[in-house]
Amino acid sequence: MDFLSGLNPEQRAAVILPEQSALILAGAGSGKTRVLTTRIAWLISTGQVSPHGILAVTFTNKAAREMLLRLSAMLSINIRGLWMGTFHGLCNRMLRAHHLEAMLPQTFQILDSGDQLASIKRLMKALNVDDEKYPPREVQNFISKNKEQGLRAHEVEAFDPYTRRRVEIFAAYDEQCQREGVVDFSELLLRCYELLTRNQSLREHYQSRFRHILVDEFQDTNRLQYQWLKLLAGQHNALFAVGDDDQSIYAFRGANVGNMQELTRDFHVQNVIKLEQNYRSHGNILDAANALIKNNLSRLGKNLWTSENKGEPLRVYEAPTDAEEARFIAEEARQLNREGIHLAEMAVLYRSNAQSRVIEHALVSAGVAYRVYGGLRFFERQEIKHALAYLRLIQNSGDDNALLRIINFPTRGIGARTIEQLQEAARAQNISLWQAAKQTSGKVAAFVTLIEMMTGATRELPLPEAIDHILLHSGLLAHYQNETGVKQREAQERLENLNELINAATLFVHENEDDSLTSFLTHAALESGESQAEANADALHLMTVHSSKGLEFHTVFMGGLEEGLFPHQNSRMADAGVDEERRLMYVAITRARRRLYLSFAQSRMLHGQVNYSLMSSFLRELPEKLLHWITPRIATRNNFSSPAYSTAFVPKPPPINMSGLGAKKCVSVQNSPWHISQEVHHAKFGEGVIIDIEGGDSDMRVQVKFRTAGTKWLALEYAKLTPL
DNA sequence: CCGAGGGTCCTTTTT
DNA sequence: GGACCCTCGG
Repeated sequence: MDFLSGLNPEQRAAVILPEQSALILAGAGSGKTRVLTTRIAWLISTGQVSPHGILAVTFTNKAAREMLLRLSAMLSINIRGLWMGTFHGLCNRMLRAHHLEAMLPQTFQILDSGDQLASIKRLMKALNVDDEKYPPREVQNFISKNKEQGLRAHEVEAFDPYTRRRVEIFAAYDEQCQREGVVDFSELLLRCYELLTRNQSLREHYQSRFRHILVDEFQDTNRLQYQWLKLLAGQHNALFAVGDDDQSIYAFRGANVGNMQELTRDFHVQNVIKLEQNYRSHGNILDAANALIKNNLSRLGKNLWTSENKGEPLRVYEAPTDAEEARFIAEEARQLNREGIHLAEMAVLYRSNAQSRVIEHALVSAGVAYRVYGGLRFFERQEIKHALAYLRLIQNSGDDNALLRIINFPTRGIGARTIEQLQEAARAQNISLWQAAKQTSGKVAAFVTLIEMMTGATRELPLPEAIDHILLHSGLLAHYQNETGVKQREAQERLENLNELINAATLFVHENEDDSLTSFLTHAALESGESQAEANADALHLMTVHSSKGLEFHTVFMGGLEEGLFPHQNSRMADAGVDEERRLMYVAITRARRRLYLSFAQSRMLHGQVNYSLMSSFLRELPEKLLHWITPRIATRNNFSSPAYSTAFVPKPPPINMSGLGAKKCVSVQNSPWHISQEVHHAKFGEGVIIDIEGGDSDMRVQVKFRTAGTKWLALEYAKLTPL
C-alpha cells in the first residue's frame, strides 16, 4: 500500500489497527488528519469495508472538507456512499431522510443562535416573563446546555423556583419550535439521538451499515455527541477516535474531555496509540510546550518530540504599554516580511478579541496588510438574513421568526401595535402569524399579497433567479440603494453582499445535486461561511488562540501574556479553569513552526481604563534556557536586582489621568523609588504590581495588585515592600 | 418610525 | 472604549 509509506511506526500502527475501537492520542502537529484519512483509505482499498460502511465525523465544515479532499486524492474509486460531515450536518441528513419518524416537516428550517435568541425573546414576551430576572441569553444558554446533556425540559432537575420557571420556558420553547417547524442546533443532535433510540429498526439499519465510525477532535465532544456515537457504534462497530486531551479548550461550551477515558472503558479499548512525533515545530518550541503542559496534573500523558533541530530560542518582549507592544509586533512583522517571510505565514494570537484593536491600529500605522479572523460570517449579516427570511417564509409559512423579521423590513408602515395585534390573534386561534395575517386587511394584507406573488413567481425559477426576484420585489435592493449620507457606504457594502448571495446560490446549484430551496437554506444555516473574502491575499493573520487551533505558521506572535488576561481572570472561578487556560497557551505555542514571540505589557487599556498587570504565570513556567529576552529580563528571573530595568526600561511613566490628584502623584512618583506599574514583593502577600499611589513622602500609600492575595492599600512606612 | 442618548456589559466559539 | 440594548422625544 503505497500510502502507508512515509508514516512513522505509530501512525502506521494506528492506520492498520484491526477492526476494533481505538483511541489515538494525537499531539499537536503529529499528523492526525493524515492518520484519519489514511485509515479510511486503507480500510477501503484493502476491501475490508466499502465506502458505504464508513461514517466520519468532524466538528467543523472546514475539517470535513479538508478530509474529503485528501481522501479523494488518495483513492481512485468513487466514495459517494461514504458519510463524512459535522455532527450537525450528519444529524440533519438523517432527520431529513426520516422526517416523518422524527415528527418534523420535510422542509424544517434550522435556527442559528441568533434566530434562537429572537425566538426565545418572542416567546418570553408572549408568556409575560420578566426579562430582567430571566435574561434571554441566559435562558438560551440554559436550554442549549441541557439539550447538549441529552435532557428534555421534563428531565431537568429543578429544585428552586428560578430553575422551575426556566424549565417551563424551555418546554414552551420546544413546543413553539415544533409548531413553527424549526429546529435549533442542539435540537438537531438531540432529535436525531431520540430518533435512533426510539426506532429500533432504524437504529439497527444504521448500526449494521456503519461498521467503521471515525471521529476527529474527540476531546471536543459533549455528552450528547458521545451518546450519539455510542448508539451508532452499538455493540459491534469500531469507533476510531482521534484527539488530544492537551488541546481540550472548549469545556466552556460543553466539551467533555472525560469522554476520552469513558471511551476506553465503554469500548474496552485495548491500547491507546500515542502520536508524539511532531512534524511542525523546531525543538525549542516543543520543549517549551512540553514544559508548560507538564503543570497540568490530570493528563493522559504525552511528550512531543521532533527530529528537527532545536532552532532559535523563543523571543520575549516586555512593553510598557499595550500600544508599545502592538507597535513592536507590527514593526517586527514588517521586518520579517522584508526578509522574505510572507505575511500570511505569520499570525498574531491573543486571548480575547478586544486585544485586536490596538494591534490593528499599529499595523495600519506600519502599513502592514492584515486580516482579522472571526467576527460576522457571511450568512449572519443582517441584509443576508433579511433576504433569507423571505425565502424561508415562502418555503414554510409557519416560520414566525422569518415573518417577523421582514413584515416591516423594508418599512411598509406596519408598526409595533399592528404586529402585536397580529400575534394576539394568532395566539388566540392557535395559528401561525401568516395565517393570522391572511385574515386581515390593509397594509398587512398587502404584505400577504406580496409574499404570495413572490411564491408564485419563484416557484419554477432556478435558485439564483428566485433570489434575484425576491431582492427586487421585496424592496430590499431599493431600500439600500436609497440610503444616503453617513449610511451610504455601509449600504453599498450590503448591496454587494446581496449580490454575493446570488453568486453563492449559483455556486451552490452547480456543486449540489439537491439544489432545492430547503437544501440551500440548510446550507446557509449549517455553513455560515467565511468571515471575509480575499483568503489569497498575503496578509498577516490576527485571531484568538481558540480560532488558531489546527493552524500553523512560520512565525507566531503571542501577545498580552499578562496575569488576569492570560490566564484570564474569569478562569480562576471555573472548575479546573486555569488548567484549561494552560492548554490554551499550549495550543498557542504549538502553532509556531520556526519562530515564536511572547510579549506582554505593563499597562493595558481595558474596559476604557488603564490596567496594570504582572507578567503571566505561564511565561514563568517556561524554562529560562529556551528564552531570549529582547527587552532586559525581569529582575526576579535572575534572583538579583537589576537597576538597569527600572531606569532603562520605563521610557515614560504611564499616564495618570485624574486631573485633581495627578500633579501630586507625579511628584511622588518622581521623588520616590516607587512608581505605578512597578513590580514588588511583600513578605506576606507575595508578588504584585503597584497600580496606584497616594499621599506625600512620609505618609505615602500604594495600592498593590497581588498575584494571589488580591488588591490592597499599603502604607509604605509600615509595609515591607521590596522592588523586584 | 426614526434617531439620539443613556445605561450596561465586557473571555473563548462551532454548528 | 465601544457594542448593544432599551427608552424617550420629535
